[in-house]
Amino acid sequence: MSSKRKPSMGRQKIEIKRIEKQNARQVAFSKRRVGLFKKASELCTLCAAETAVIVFSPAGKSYSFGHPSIDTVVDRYLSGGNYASQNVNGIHPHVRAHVGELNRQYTKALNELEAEKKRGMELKKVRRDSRNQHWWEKPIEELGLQELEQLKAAMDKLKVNVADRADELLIKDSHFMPTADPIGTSSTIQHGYPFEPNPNYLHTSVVPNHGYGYGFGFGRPGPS
Amino acid sequence: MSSKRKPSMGRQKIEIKRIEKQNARQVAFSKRRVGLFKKASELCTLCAAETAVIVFSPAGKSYSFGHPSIDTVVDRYLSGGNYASQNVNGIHPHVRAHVGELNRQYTKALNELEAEKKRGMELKKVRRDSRNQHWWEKPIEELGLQELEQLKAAMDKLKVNVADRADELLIKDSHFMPTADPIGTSSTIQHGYPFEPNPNYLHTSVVPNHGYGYGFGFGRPGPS
DNA sequence: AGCTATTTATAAAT
DNA sequence: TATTTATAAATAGCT
Repeated sequence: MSSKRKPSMGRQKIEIKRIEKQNARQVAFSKRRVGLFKKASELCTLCAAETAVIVFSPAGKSYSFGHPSIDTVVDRYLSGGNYASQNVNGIHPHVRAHVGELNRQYTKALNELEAEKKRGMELKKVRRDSRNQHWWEKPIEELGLQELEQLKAAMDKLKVNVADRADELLIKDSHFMPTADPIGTSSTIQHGYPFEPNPNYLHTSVVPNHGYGYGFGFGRPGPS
Repeated sequence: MSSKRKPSMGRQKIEIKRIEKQNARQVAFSKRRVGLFKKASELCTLCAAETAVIVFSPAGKSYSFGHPSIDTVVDRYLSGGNYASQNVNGIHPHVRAHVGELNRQYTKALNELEAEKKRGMELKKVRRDSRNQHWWEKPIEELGLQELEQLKAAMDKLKVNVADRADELLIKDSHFMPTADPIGTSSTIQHGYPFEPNPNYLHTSVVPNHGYGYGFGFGRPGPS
């Protein structure tokens, strides 16, 4: 044997930031993707949990793992935590659930804002004293055409501001964002059986294509 | 106290099979769920990948992580691995696109509110700004409680518009019945780009419920 | 695809 | 649920 040992540097600590070297990034992606799926499968087996993991490589290929199956878990997620939904009237439950969820979350956000508002009751006095400057607080039926137009313009700008601000936050400040919400009850829960830690727990698929963009979204609800 | 030290056995090797002890299983679930999300987020950050992870505890609670957002990734998955999808699940891509857009705007607004709330009410700033009739033209971070009230009003309308628009779109393609309602609980974790490995990225919820059944399944490949 | 040297993730116990 | 400890696992840098 050669006298040389194995001067491997061994694993080195790395910063969790985008790996710039294209090649290294691809290698890391492959290794970690496998590791992630393995962790997911172990979670399912050890804890009788249902899990779905979907990964799109920067090149656009998709890889996924799911137990009992990706679609089972995704459907459950989209339908609010239960298995109930079924295609109705030609509209896939995914879409219906999605829209329903939008309304639900909007409502929730509104309720939270409501709470925020209450903390500032005292400000109402201020507003009362300057009601002329706040015509937009009056019921819409009382607003004149011109005012309505102003309101519309104001809202348009507001939306832009919100969007811009959101983009800003997403791009800089981003980090995990907790989201909570409703709950549910529901149907059945399935559990996969104990299985071997062998490597056939994952499924891959190849899909060219890609796309980017960042944004946030909220998660799902519980049951029905 | 006692001179006893902590002769911890340290980590022991375990078999990857269902943990029978209810308590130990719950503990393992919590720890591993966090570990799984962390791995997923690292994959996203390090490799510029898009990932979604959905987990249902045996008790029925749902937890999720997604970057750029769960819905973004799930939609991409459901649409065949790309963002320009085709007719999926019987829903015209145009409708899907609109719903997706609604979700995006909606989500942005929600995130903004969340951030705003976290930052705390800035009552003083509100007073100062109350004299400004064009608060909506300013960057959102400068909005105060009063302005948020206006925002709420605007969002109220937006909400209606969103709901109506969504129904309109869906109904156009079939008979759709918006359903929102009950409650559900779940938690979602979103990951924006670089993020800290801090523990406050997750949220939990409580939901009774359970059920069993076994089965295994794999996910589906990215089409085309 | 393999091979370590290390960094991480965690099973146990508190 | 949060810490701490001792180990089992995952994996970065190389070949």
